[in-house]
Amino acid sequence: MDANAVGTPARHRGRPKDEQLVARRSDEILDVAARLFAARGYRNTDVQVVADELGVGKGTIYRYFPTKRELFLGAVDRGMQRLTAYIDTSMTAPDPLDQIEQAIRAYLSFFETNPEFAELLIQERAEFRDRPKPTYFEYRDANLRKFEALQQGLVASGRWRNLPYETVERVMGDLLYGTMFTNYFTGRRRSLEEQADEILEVVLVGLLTDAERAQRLNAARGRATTQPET
Amino acid sequence: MDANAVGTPARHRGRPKDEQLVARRSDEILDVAARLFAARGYRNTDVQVVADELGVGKGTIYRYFPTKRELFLGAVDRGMQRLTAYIDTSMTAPDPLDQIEQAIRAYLSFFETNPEFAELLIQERAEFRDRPKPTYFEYRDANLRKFEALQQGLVASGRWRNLPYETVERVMGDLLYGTMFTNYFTGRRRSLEEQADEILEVVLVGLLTDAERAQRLNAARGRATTQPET
Amino acid sequence: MDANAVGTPARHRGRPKDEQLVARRSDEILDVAARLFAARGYRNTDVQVVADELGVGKGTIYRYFPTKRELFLGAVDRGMQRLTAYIDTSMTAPDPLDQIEQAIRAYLSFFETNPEFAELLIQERAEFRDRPKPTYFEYRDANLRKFEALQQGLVASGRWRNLPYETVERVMGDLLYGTMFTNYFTGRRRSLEEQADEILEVVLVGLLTDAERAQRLNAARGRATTQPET
Amino acid sequence: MDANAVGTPARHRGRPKDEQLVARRSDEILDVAARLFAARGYRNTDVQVVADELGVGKGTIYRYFPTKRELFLGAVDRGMQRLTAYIDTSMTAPDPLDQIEQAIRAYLSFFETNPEFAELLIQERAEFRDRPKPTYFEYRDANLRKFEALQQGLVASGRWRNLPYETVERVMGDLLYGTMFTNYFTGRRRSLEEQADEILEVVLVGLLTDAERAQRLNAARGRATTQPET
DNA sequence: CATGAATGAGTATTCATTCAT
DNA sequence: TATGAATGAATACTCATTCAT
Repeated sequence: MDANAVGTPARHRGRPKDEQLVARRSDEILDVAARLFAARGYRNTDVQVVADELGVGKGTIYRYFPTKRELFLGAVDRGMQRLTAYIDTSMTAPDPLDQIEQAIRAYLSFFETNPEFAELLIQERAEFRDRPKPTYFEYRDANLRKFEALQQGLVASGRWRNLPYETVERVMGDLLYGTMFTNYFTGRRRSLEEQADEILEVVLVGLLTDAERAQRLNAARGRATTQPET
Repeated sequence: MDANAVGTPARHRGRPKDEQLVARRSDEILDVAARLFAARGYRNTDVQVVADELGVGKGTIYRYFPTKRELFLGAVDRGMQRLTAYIDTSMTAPDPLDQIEQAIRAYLSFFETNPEFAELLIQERAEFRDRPKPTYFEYRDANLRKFEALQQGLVASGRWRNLPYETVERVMGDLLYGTMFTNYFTGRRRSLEEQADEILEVVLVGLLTDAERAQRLNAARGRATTQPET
Repeated sequence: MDANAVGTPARHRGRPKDEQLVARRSDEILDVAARLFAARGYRNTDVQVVADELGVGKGTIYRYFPTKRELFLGAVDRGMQRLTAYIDTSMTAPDPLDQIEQAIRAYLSFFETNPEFAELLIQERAEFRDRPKPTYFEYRDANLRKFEALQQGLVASGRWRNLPYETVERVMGDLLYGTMFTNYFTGRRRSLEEQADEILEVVLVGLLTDAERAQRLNAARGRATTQPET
Repeated sequence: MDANAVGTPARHRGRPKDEQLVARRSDEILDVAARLFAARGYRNTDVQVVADELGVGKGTIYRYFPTKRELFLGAVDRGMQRLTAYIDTSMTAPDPLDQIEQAIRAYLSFFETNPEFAELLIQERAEFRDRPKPTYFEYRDANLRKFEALQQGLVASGRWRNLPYETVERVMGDLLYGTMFTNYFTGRRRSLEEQADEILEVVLVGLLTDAERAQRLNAARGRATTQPET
């Protein structure tokens, strides 16, 4: 009786495919690629130098990523996944306000630790102008939505102004995005802590004094209703 | 009568260089170049197409700008000058707070009217990574400093919290910068007015309720001095 | 009044386009390209070597032919035009039978003088398999049709068998085509005259003896009509 | 009983090489390779796709054929062997003239059934220009020589003109070769029978009428001898 | 002054072949 | 023995810049 006939899973002749290897190798390649693309720019980075840096042949890179474009976008995507994961794991505090603060600090911290990732985001936008949405914004929406529950809780407990969640997310998202880019572009080297403090100071408390604030809030109420609230 | 005749010392015989003409021509070229660079990206825009669009020979472009790089940077610089001028002329209100508001609205309005200029800023960063400071930030510092006097006045009249001027400028600058890019990248099409309202709402008044705010300000005072202020 | 306003043909500023130059240059390039493509094969001929041979830059070639493919097909087309013209000018005899003979000799003579052109035809077929019809056959149909009038005359004067014109053209065309390729592929170096003689001998007179021929023709008549012709 | 057992001296212990298997496998590979090379061209056919089509690894192909070139030439050679065998087995008639006719029909029939083989012949010529003689012509000479005996018999029995055997073979060979290529290149779809009929009609009987033929033959005799034959 | 012809450095990708498993 | 992972030589085309006219 043929040994293969019964119950034997079709044993491959020859060298078996190693799925593990593929994943491990891909990650190695993306790490190096991200670093080089950030350091030299997309256009100025030949796939050859990525291969050289890894000590492999150019063809090997192309076995894992069909085009230079895919290689680059893979690197950006990997970065966004890391950023997302990093923020998620940092939000450990029991208090929702503290959690928001932790998220902001984590965001800035990630880019402080991985400044080259900002470069990658820029390069993506500049080179792949055809994409409907840059990778960053693919993730951003999902990430921001996580803050709705926190806001809800804060509003319910009377600690947070009752503004539309989306408005707050939009303004905060834009502020962080702008801060991150500005940090990177200008080589701004302020302490992470200070920077987060500044942002929280302005955004949470506002820029106006008590008096001016009261006046402004009253004016807003006046615009919103005929009869002022009691 | 020749426009150049008055007040211009006659320097040499022969056909005088028509400085006016050169400037006018340069501006025409920059306008077209800015549009094309924004629409197609720096790398994908041949000098030839700029020439074609203008209906002149390629060599003519090179008579006005020695390299493609200079042409591009000239276009970016021109855009920043326009932005600056636009903001400056828009700040007409007598009240300093209103002036700040006008500046914010003007900034957003400029990019709403010239969305391609955002693209130019991105392209510059991606392609000319060697420059110590992107053009935008060359102008930004000068522009932001104009707000110090306004803040000073507001603080003096007790309408503005006494925060370091630079802190406020930094946060506001980053927020606007992030907002502008996000608008452009995501094709966000919110009404300009709404968007400015949102930003002002958050930044001027803050996100916290009166109670939370009071507590937070007290805590800050506590950290700052042994004896709480009266 | 502006000098350009009336009656003055818009004089171009700058270097004028030279139409003549373009045609002359194209022909020069095609000549060299044809020779090199034939000598080394399409795939093994870099556009660079064509440029080198001409003593110009590679970019210059690309100014005249947008792709290597167009360059090659241009060379093939040029060869077919020459072949056609050569045959046409060689058919000078008053007698139609002699004209046919002249055409056959001219065809063979052309490929004897330009053996590399056979190679070009092969290369075209091998590389551009997508083309609906190779260049050779584009011209062949037109060329063969010229022989119909000659046949007609010969038939009318009782010197030519009354066969369908197309049949004769087809067989003759295939025979010459096969002869030309075989000559080239095998390096056959028979005298042109002998070869033409052989072909004419076989095709005009046939291979059978009088007796066998008579029998065969009778048999054919028998198949064609119930009543044999008188 | 083992097929190898009789008459084969036992050369060595251990598992004997199964020559049969190797031959069978080689043929399978050549069949697939021939099909793919014809369909896509030599350059456009990766060894990988041959392996894929066979459901084996790329390395396996290389165990049977040391290079892609050998693989291709093997496929061409196999085709020529088949063509030769096909023609040989088709020549069954007792009459030599009929045998010649059968051979012609068989030749055309083979290429009608295996049109892709014409492509293979072209590809060989285009890619392997260094070979002294294409495979086709290696076989052609041997094949044509078989017709000498037939011609001899026909001449002896007064049915065939007394022309040099080689001349006839050459012309007929070229005609068939040209017909085959033209059929393939132009996608000519005439009935096989008709086409053979046309060829035989022209070549056996000739194109001239009795009168013209007589005159031409007389002239030829005049050129050949001082005294005309009686 | 204006032009456009000429140039050639620069680059992503393919695929035959090898050989460790 | 069969496999497929790894390799790197090979190659068409673009476009910024120059400069003769």
